[in-house]
Amino acid sequence: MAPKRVDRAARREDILDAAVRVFARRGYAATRIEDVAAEAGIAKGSVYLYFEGREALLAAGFERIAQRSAQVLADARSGDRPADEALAALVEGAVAMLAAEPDLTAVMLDLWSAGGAARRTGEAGPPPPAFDIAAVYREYRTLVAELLRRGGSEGALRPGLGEPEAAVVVAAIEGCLLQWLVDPSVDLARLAGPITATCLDGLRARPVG
Amino acid sequence: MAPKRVDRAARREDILDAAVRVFARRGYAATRIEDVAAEAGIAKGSVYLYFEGREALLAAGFERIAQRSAQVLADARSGDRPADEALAALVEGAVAMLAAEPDLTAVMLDLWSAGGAARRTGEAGPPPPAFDIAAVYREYRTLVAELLRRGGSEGALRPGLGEPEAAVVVAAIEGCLLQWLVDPSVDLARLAGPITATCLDGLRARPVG
Amino acid sequence: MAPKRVDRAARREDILDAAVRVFARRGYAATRIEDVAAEAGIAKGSVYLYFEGREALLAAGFERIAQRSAQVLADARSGDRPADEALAALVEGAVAMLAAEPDLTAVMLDLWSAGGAARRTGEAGPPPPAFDIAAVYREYRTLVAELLRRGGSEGALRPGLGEPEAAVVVAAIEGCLLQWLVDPSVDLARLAGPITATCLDGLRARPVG
Amino acid sequence: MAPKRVDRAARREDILDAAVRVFARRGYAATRIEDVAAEAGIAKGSVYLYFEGREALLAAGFERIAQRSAQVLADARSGDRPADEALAALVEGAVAMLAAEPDLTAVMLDLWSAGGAARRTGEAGPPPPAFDIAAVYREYRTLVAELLRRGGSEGALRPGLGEPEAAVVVAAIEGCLLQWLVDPSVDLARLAGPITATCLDGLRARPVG
DNA sequence: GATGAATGAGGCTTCATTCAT
DNA sequence: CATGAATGAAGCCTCATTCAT
Repeated sequence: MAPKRVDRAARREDILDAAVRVFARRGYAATRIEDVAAEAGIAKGSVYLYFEGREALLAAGFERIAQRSAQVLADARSGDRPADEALAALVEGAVAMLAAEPDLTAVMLDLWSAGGAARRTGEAGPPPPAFDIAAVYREYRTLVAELLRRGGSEGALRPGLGEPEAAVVVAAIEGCLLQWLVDPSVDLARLAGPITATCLDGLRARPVG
Repeated sequence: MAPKRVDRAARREDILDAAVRVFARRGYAATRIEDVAAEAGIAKGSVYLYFEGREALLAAGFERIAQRSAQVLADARSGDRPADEALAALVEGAVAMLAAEPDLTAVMLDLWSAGGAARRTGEAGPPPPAFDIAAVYREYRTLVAELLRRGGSEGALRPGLGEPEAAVVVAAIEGCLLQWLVDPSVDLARLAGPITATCLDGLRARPVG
Repeated sequence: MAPKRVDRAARREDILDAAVRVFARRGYAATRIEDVAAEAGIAKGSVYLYFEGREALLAAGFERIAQRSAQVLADARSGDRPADEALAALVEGAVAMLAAEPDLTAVMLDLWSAGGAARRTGEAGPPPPAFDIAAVYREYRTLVAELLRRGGSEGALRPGLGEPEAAVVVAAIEGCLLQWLVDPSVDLARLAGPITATCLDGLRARPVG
Repeated sequence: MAPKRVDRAARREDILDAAVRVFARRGYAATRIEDVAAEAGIAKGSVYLYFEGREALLAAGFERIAQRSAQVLADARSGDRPADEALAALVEGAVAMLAAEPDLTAVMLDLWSAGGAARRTGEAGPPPPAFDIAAVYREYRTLVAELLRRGGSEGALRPGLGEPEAAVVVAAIEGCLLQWLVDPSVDLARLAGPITATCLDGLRARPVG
């Protein structure tokens, strides 16, 4: 029916794979279309047969990340666990997903930068990018806040928790991600446990109970 | 005989101020030297009298941030508080510092991106930038880990805490910073409390004690 | 699938032709890449598809001259003439070659200047250019000195001639070239005879023999 | 009467000295006004108190050379020698003058280049420089041709010599100069003898007479 | 006069994008 | 579809010249 459709989509993915690899290596700003083409083993002009332009590659990278995020969120919602366990699962899922695809994750650095620049549209700057990382974190916070509130009413978590604490949990994940991205000596994969433990049980010594 | 007197250092600061404002508004990648000059109210070429080039402006921004960071760390070390209090003070100090200078802080986005790109210098890329954001986080983690260990031996904090937990604490700060930078609806200044509370006491309900 | 076919070498030559014309007209220092592009009938940026940059054009011009020189030297070596005849043939060959391509020859002015400036690299100047005009004259002198010595042993030329006299012969050629380049009223093509006559037989009246 | 006049002229000379040194070292094209000022030990702007602009420095260099040339020509004219001796004296004088001031002489390279570029004023190029090196060689040739003709009528030189041979003699000088400028291994000072010997008596063996 | 900070035109080079083959 | 040569807008940086002190 549409025999070429499959090829076309696959080729698009190949190019995006290549782009993600190069972005991870050199950063988006320093990556030329030609670099992506070379990495993908095709000609420069061919990239434009599959992507609108340079920024579309970054946007596509964002889409991939957004998909993975959505999956993580969906996984965390599924299952019928107590809130604290769901929270731990969410943290683990997110960290595992991020650590599993280091190149794709590295693109986050550029997305933050590009997205942040679009933040304040005061003067006549370039049009804001077609992706909204803020929304991703918003969704995370929303789910976490939901879990926190649920956990509060169920008794597993403190009562009164909400958005601020949700932001902190999300921050713990993203902050570890950031340190990992910026410093190879930080091992993200091993931080899921400490994140969960710290956020759930805190660092303070407990009265012997 | 009567050389024109100009306070070079002050002028340099003025230009850097301008650069930081523009970087915060448009992002480093989208900022042209001319934008900085315009913001500073001088001619394009004059920027080069005080800075080597575009990247030197970013590096100078980094220096400012590094200075602020060093100050925060120094403040946290001073004082003779118990570890948990020192930790809370560190978080508060860092958040206050960051929130106090939103433009400067926004430059972090670009520093992460630029610094991250330099991370993996496999192929023949441009020479890595002259700043090392990783070192900043390393210092934070080192201090926090120190406090955690001290707190452990003093009994105020759990025993056995170390680098991983330090990374989580630093992550909580930087992750909140990130969410703030990327999403204006997040209010960093109000997150210092939740960060401290969450990290120190956790989110789980305590057995009535 | 159907890659556009372009004879890169030929296109490169075309651009070099254009560059040589413009260099001859305005001088290297006053020639902008855009001038070359306009002369070649292409866009500014296209020049960079074939040449590294401005100086590469000059270096390519040097290569052309060096090739012509090598040909002249080879021609002079071939043939089995007495030394004095070979010398005359060399002079004629060199002058004919130079006069035949006035534009290319005019580039010598810039090569002398550029090459001379590179001579004394005491302080931190830019790296010396990739061409060595001195070598060209060295080769000429070497061949001429060879002929002079051969002519001496054969009896056609004075005995004891060597490098200094070779330098004078080469100088006679290059000096005429210089005057021609600097003053259009000097006709290089007609100076081959006087050069040969003067150098071989001198200007002094001979005792009637 | 004009106490400052002397100082002013002396200062001007100092700056020109400095300029000549730098031109010799880096070439005119690569020399910035600031380089000259630094070499002279004054401020950039002060150069403009003594020279119209950058090109005026080169023109002043030309003037110096023209003066030296005029002196050489005058010396050669004075004295009441036979033509062949006068010719030898001219060559020696010219070579001695050039070899005595290597830096000033090195500027010739740039003068040739700049003067040559002005040669062909076809399109809308920059206005031709305010100096005319062609004229210098013209004067040399004129004097030499005069001597040749005189020598011819006096019997010391061949009859029928004229402008072409004059060009060759001048070429022998300037060509040696060129080789020296371009190749430090050529020793100009020692070439005066060979130039004279070659041009006057030729290279060919004489019939025993 | 002297200074050197400031200016801004000018030229180099890069690279996203187009398009003829 | 694929290619890669060509384009030209954009931005960096230099430096001759000016001018307020």
